[in-house]
Order: sequence, then C-alpha cells, then structure tokens
Amino acid sequence: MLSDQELAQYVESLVQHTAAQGGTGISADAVVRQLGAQLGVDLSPKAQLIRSVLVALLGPAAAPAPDPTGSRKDPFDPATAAAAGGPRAETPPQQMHFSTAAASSAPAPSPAVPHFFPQQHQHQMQYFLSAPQQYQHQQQQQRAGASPSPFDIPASYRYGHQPLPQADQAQLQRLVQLQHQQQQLAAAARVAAAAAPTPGESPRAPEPPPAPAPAASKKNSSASVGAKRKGGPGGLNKVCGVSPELQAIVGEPAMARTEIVKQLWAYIRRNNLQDPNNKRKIICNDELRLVFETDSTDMFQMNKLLSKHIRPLESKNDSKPEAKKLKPQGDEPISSVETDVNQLPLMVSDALATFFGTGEREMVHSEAVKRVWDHIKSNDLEDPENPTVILCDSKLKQLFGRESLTAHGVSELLSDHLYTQSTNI
DNA sequence: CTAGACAGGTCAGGAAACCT
DNA sequence: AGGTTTCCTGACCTGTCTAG
Repeated sequence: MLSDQELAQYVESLVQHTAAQGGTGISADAVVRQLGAQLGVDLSPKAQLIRSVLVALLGPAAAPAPDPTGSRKDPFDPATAAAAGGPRAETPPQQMHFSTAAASSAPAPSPAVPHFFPQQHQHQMQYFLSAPQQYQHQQQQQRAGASPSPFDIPASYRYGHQPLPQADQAQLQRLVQLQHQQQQLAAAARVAAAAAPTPGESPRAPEPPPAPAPAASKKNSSASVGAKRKGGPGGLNKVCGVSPELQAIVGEPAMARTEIVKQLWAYIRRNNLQDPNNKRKIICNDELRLVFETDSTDMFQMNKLLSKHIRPLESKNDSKPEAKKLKPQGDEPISSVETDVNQLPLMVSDALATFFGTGEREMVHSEAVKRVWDHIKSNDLEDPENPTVILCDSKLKQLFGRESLTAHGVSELLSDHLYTQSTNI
C-alpha cells in the first residue's frame, strides 16, 4: 500500500537523486518506470499524480541564483521557470520532460557530516540527506537488525564530558535545518498531490479506503489539508532534545517524547526500580536520581519531572514563538530559561576544582552533580541504614563543610560552587 | 455579509494500577 | 475487558468577535 503522500515523497527523492547524479532532466514516464521498478508496483495509474508532483517540484519553477545555503525551496521560485524548460500544457503527462536543472542548481545538499558521526555511518548520513524518504524506507526494511543509528553521538559528547566543538554545533544545526526543509518540501509535494484531483477522468487508483472524492463539500484551504493529525512528525511525535542526565538512561540525544517514556519504562523494568508493594512507585537509582532529583516518585509525577529534561530541538525563534505560551505573570520563573541555564557551562569554584582534581574550571551543572555522585558511589558514602543520607568523607567535608548531607542536597549544595561568569565578576 | 484573527477545546502515545 | 488516572506539546478544529 502506497499512499499518495508517500508517492509524492518518493518522486521528490528521485528528482533530487537524478539531479545529484548530474542528470539534466526527467520525464513523468521515466519516473513511473523507475519508481515502479524500485518499489515493485505498477505506478501507471498514478501518472497524473506524479506529473503534478513534478510540476510542483520543477515545473513553474527554478531558482535564479543558487541559494548559498543550499535551500531547496529554490525549485519553487517562479523566476527560473522558463529557463528550466517547464512542461507545456499540451504535452501528454507521461511524456512531459522536466528539467532537473532547478534541483541541481540548488546544489544537492551534501553538507559535511559532523565528524562525530562514526566513519561507517557517514555514507548513511549522506544518503539520508539526499533521499530521506528512501533512506527511511530502507531502514524500515532492515528494521530486524537494529544497527546503530547514524545519528549516534559518542558518549563523551552526549554526556557532556566533552563540549561539542563549535564547528560541529553549527553542522548539527544545519542538519536540523535540512531536515526541516525536507519536511517543508514534502508538505509542498503533499499539497501538489491534493491539488491533482484528476480534471476530467476518474483517478481509478483509489486503493485502500475509497477516497471520499465528493468530500468537496468540506470547507476549503485548511480543510483540504485534512490529512488528519495522525502520528505525524509534529506534536507528540516531534523529536525533542534530551538532557545529558536523561540521555544516560534512554541512550539517545534526541527522541520523540513518546519514545522517551517508552525507553524510560524499559529502563525501570530492566533495573527493577518499581516498588514491589506499590508498583506505581518508582524507586530511583543513582542515574534516575540525577534526572528526577528525588529518591522515589510515582508514575504520574514521573511525566512531569520528565518534562524538565525534554526540550525542543529547534529554537522557537521563528513564526509564533510566544504567542500562546507567553503568560509570564512575573510570579513564577520561566522553567525553559531555567533548564537552559542548566545546560550552560558554569565557572567552577576553587574548592570544587580541587575536589575534581582535573584542573577544569568550567562545567555543566549536571556533569558536576554526576561526578560528585560518582565519588559518593565509588567510595560507598551512602549511609547503609538510610541511603538518602550521604556520609561525607574528608574530600566532601572539605567541599561542603559538613559531616553529612541528604541525597537531595547534593545538587543544591553544588550550586554554591558553580556560577556564571557574570556572577563571578 | 464575508473574511480574517483569535481563543479555547480536542486529540494524539506511552506507561501500570485500580476500579467497575 | 474496558475505562480512568497523570502529564506533556502542538496541529487542527470550532466558535466567537471584529473590521471592511
């Protein structure tokens, strides 16, 4: 079963691939044949749709000057339509020939893959960038053997042991942008697919549920996008950034919220962290304690606590950033700001620097907490009678100036030893 | 009267226990 | 067996209000 939307995306990928290979043009007929062979289905009934997608991608379009950023919205710029040799209305759909110049003029985005991507996955990443839908399709086919994701980032970066180099940050951002562009292009193709309702003749290819063609009674514009919000890339399925503490548990730097919750529950079961008497209760181990900042929680509170460790990948600088959310009554601190601060490297006090003994003078708060816990753990400093109490050894005494502290207090006390540059001065 | 702007409501997935 | 409980974000839908 291949939906029109998926087909549109496959067509888009093929066009990009052709352009990337140096191809100068492509016909709807060729697309029907190539894609049909590739997918193992007869796409001739879909020729009309394919033509519409090609028109949307290359037809009344092409860029005047290649966008230095490699943005692929260029093909939609009407300025170069003529130059690109757009299709003529009289030509039979299948034989229409579309120049891929537009697609190639906006150079097929093959940005440098950040070096932290394992060598063996660089090719995969390039493949993904040039043909995301095909790549995803291939991945689904190979689902059985769970090979490591090409997006895996070495643990040293993931857990903040090592700051991500500036250049890589920029590249990572670029990758996110590219993915966003892919989505936009796919959305455009979707619109084209929806707008290709077969002028006179019946589409005769309504496979699954007989597409309610007479649904023209519907509203209009926005209604036509009635692809139903069902597991799309947005909303709950939006990939969000994961805090270093949570990464240690779920294992990925970016996941959909639903996936994070799933992985978290898997971790809880794996480590037998549910209270046997009340399975709703979660008993935190060291890693979980870093995330939830408590010794135990329940499954309902868990989601709330989790939200502190999940944040959008892209900054909301565009569109309608604060339109809705913004109700800063001034009373409560804005948590997003708070969590952002948690991600900033802070200045380390002399005492703390001495405690670490590594000479590091900058550190993310969470990393400092983690290291202190490592010390507590490795020196067995938890009170055997009450694990929530930490019995300070000489080093901890020197750092915190007390004989004991609560597990809760570690993070709080560390705050006294970490400060921003501005507060330092 | 129509079109646009805006606000508020709904729904989506995921977990496990408990109640009917 | 099925509904309810908790919590999150954002797309989408519906209803209301305002301006032209």
